[in-house]
Amino acid sequence: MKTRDRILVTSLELFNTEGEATTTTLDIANVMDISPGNLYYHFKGKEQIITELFEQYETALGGTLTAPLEQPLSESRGQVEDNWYYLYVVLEEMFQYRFLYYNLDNILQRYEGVRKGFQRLLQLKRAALYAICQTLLEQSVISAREQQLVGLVDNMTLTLTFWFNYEKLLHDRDQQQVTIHQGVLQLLTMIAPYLGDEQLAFYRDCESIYKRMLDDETGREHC
Amino acid sequence: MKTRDRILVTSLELFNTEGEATTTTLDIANVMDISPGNLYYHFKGKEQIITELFEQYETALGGTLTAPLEQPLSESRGQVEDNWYYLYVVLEEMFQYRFLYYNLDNILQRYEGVRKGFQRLLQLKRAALYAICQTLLEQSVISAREQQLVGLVDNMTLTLTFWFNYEKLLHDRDQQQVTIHQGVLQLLTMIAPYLGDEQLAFYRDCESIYKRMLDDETGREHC
DNA sequence: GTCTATACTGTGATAGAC
DNA sequence: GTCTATCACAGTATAGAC
Repeated sequence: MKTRDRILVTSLELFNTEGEATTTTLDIANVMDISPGNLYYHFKGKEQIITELFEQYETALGGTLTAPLEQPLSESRGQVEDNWYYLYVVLEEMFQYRFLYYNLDNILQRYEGVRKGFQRLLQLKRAALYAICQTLLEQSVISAREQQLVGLVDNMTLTLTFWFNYEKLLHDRDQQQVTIHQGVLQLLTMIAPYLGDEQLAFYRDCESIYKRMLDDETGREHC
Repeated sequence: MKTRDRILVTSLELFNTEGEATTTTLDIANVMDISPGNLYYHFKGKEQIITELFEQYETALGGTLTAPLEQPLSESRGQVEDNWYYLYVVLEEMFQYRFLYYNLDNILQRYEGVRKGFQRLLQLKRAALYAICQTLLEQSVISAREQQLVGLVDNMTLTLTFWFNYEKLLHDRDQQQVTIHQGVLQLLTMIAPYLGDEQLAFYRDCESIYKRMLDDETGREHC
């Protein structure tokens, strides 16, 4: 692995675990056992590292978020499960770059380009969540007015965006699987009350999948 | 006004508008036209300023949040409006110290005491929102299971906590009234789908109050 | 209480040898 | 490409005069 790439990987790791603000270029170099000068040979500075990390993030998440807009998820059975997987993937990609969310205001303040990109991603999130909600609501009998739907999507977008912050604040933990599955559960159950008759079945589906997912995880760890 | 108090006021102002991370003790002293040495005579440093500002905040918001736990809001007519006012006050107090929310992770990482206090406040928020939801739901016919209620309150707590972050990210704006009223609307409409028959009336109430509030604001400005 | 002057620290960044 | 050495600077903090 080239030093340049190792710098990116190490920076990402440190930013996520120690916080972007408290991680200095010296810390990164020390952890990698290279000299600060070497780091500065590959990158102009912290700014460039963050910018490149964000570009990686934008490419990855951007792709995932545009997928459901073109091809809606299957409308037959197992739809809840499909959506579960999808949201899991989205949150997983976000989790890999969670330092952005932990220090959002500061980063967006310093890097104009990142701010624009982040706002684009936010709109994509909205669009993806809108598509999901609409597909789910179309099948049900409920009359969710357009205005209500927009409110719901807004709400889900906010939850999706600040879920990691909330979890960290509430539980001090940094466990990927549990945090993400809980996020998915939280997001999907937000839709439930709009589903009318199918509401209870939907809740049941969500909770059984949630249980199974967490069992799978712990089961896997035991191997 | 004593210099010591002026330091607190000026710091708060700068933290809120320029960001806590980018505001230095030197900035504060410069804006106030006093010397850095003078500032350090009154406060050991930035840490102490932030700690004291947080104490102010905790006292103020803590009081507001415990109020509805002891005395539930009137159960007769105008309940939506009462809740509106209440949430407005809560958000207003939060807004005054919004720098905490913009830089949350960083601040809680640096100041252990603030973290504990902030988590206490979060639990108070949950409790207050829980009380509000319960009073509202009690009167309606809907059968919101306890589990659903907890999910809803969780959701509202998250929205309440990160509303300013969301608004800033989405609109780049920093306007108190509009931001707060929209936050209240967002919070209250989250309850609506659980209200069964009264759902539509509730929506209508919310929106009419929202419109009136904003009209009042702009009207007042014209004077 | 308030000032000026100064010292200390950590971080960002570069030059030049290997 | 990588290193050592060093600089520049901002932010924090203190000493001592007024």
